[in-house]
Amino acid sequence: MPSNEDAIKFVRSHLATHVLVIYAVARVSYNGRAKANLNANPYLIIIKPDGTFMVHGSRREKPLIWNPPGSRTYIEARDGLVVLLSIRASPAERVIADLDRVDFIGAFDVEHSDNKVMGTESDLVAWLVDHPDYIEKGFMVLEREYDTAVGRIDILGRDANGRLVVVEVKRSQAGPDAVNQLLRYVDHLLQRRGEKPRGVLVSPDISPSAHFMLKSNGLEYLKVNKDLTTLMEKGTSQHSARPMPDFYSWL
Amino acid sequence: MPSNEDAIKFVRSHLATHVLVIYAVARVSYNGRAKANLNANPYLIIIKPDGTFMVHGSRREKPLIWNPPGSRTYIEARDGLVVLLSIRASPAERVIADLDRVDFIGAFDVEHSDNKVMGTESDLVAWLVDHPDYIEKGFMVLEREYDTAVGRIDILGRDANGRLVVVEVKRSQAGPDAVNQLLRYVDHLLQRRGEKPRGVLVSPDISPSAHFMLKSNGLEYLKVNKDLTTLMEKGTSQHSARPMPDFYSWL
DNA sequence: CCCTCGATCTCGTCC
DNA sequence: GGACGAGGTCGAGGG
Repeated sequence: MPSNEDAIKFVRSHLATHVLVIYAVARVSYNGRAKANLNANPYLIIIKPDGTFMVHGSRREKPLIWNPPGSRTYIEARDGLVVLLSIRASPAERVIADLDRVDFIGAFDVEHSDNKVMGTESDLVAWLVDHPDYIEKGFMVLEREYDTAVGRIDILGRDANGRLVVVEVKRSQAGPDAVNQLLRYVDHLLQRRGEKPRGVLVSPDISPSAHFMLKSNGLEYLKVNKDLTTLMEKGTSQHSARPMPDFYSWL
Repeated sequence: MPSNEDAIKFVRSHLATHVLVIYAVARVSYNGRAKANLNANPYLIIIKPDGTFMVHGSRREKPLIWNPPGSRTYIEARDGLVVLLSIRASPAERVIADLDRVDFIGAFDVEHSDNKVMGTESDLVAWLVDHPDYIEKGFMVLEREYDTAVGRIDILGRDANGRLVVVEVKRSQAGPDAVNQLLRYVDHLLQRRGEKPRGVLVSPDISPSAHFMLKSNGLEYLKVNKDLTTLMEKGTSQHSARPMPDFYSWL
């Protein structure tokens, strides 16, 4: 167990460059858009060089308390305790962790490469634009990611009869929100162009209430094969490996 | 640096009880609802006793790759490497981490207490129900969290003139979705009761396009003081402190 | 900055 | 287990 002075020095010297992992009995408070508090208990505190501050419990993927990237972290001794402070400028948010007992501090040099995810909605839209007949025989794409006053239309096109078609795409099960979006776009185009377009929702699945809303508003549904997402691929970015296994810890 | 056998043994013996932190040069792949891959680089892998599996980089709050709670973790030697496997049953998802080089493994006994967040939408609704005059002089609450076929109405009430009022509450800036919701509820009640209700959106702020949609549909907006959220408090739960600072690591 | 919307959303809750 | 909606959503992309 490190002395307070050593701990503070160590954290300060690695804040900007390493991912810090602190295992400590702590009391943590969050004040900002909302409020939350944690009683004195052992938690895992993770601080990233981009300012991310997280207090993790033993369950769930999300931290119990956190501050997002861009926050600033401070550490100091107060009343004989080590106190961690994370401050987010806007919106004003503050996380204070009083460390009653510090059992471990590690600093890890971690890669910051982004990873490319394949099979997103954007991929599905791209695939559909390349395969318009999948939507409908004779379908012609006019616009993609078409910005309007009421939002962005995934695909705007015309059917074989020349009628305007609004296509809303979801990569997973579509819910009421998706139908609302589609309705909004159809209404907007009707107002704007004086021509009532068809509205088509494309997704691998749809919830019962969403399907009901769809039908009762004269909209259409096109089920897309779920495996479709696995057919689509993006080029993956290559990064040069920079292994820097330097780290430090107390026991 | 632990031997493969020691590392595997250690991880297996702590999987069910401790939060495991592994610092390693790894190649990681995710296959499931989407796909993603990470090149050989140093990452921080965190495994929680509830099955949560996370691969963290040096930036952002969210893991680069993960599996949610309920997944099962396996570890084994394969071709002289340590391989971590996380499997989610439904939907079928798999994370595979090939550990080219393991520099640190720590097992931490972490509290699993929940924390209560104060200042949620639910809190705001509760406060408004207790202070109906804040919404409008003479406002009377009929229902709260009122379930309908098209969604749950936050507050249903009547104004001083006896007219039905649908209130949609947002704890932060309201966007187009909130207006859509409100529209849906108003339409539904009009269909269902043959009586056109007023629709009121209550939030500390509203986006321009949402405000435009609101006005052009004859709906109303009530700005709630942002500080209101800080006035509301919930009882915080008390947990007995169970400090179990037992952990283990290799250097 | 703000606005908008997708997300392997996650998370809770209620049926 | 599915459906539904909130979230301190986060994060990206565009203006």
